[in-house]
Amino acid sequence: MNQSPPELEPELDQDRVFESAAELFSILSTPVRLKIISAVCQEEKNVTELLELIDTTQPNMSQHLGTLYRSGILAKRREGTQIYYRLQSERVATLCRAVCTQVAIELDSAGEVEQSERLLPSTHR
Amino acid sequence: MNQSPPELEPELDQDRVFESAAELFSILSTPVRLKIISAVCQEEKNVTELLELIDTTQPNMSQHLGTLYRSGILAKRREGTQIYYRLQSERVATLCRAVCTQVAIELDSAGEVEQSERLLPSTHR
DNA sequence: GCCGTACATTCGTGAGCCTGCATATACTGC
DNA sequence: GCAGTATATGCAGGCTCACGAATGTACGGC
Repeated sequence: MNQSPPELEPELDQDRVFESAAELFSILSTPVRLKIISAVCQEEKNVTELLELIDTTQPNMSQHLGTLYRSGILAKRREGTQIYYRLQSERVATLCRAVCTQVAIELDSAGEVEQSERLLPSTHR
Repeated sequence: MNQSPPELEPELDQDRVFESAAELFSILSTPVRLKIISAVCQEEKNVTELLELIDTTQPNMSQHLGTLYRSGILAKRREGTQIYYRLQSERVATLCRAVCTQVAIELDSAGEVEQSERLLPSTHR
């Protein structure tokens, strides 16, 4: 009967958290994937629509979508021959929005902060 | 006299923002670097102190510190033979704290959220 | 059942990066 | 100046990963 509380080996926990966080950062470390997230953060889109928005090849797009799907960031839904991707949770969009806001501020020292809202608009409804 | 407003070429701007953001994410995509940030987010530390906290070789540590320094995340200060590293701004620590909080929640479904505060404590003063 | 469209998978290549080892530089004290 | 400590840099091996090209699979229409 192992009735030990959930907090054992804090050092190992720490390692696991940093590892998972690094993995998440790694997934977000590609401009194409950030663009995909930006594209679907308002409404779901199928692959063809994404290909019209983002300049890459179809197999490459499919690969990035697979990466984002397997990592749990995107969800997908089939409708006939088309597959629609959407955000699994607002979490990642919020994160990217925050980072892009900061980055935009630093790139564009003049301010123009609302830019990030254009890049990763919130789901307003 | 170029009095054009700062918002020209929105598409190019968008690409630049996503590229810079991806670069930042890439820098944070290594557990060792996250640990370094976690270690210095309260108070500056020299390389020897960091080596006692993080399990890696000295050249490897030096390289990661160089990466973080060149990217503008860390600042350094020489004191005799020792070099002290500290966070250049709270920005990145806030970001990492937010992500690690989420990750900790997901890893440890039982809750135990204050963990992230242990990993990346705020600069309380 | 065949064809066309939509999307996924496989394979090979090349670049970037983490790592370990060896070495070099910078500073202090004597 | 020399020795010793603290930190940085150069190099080669190995690994991961993004990208391109070709191919494979799934669905709908006729």
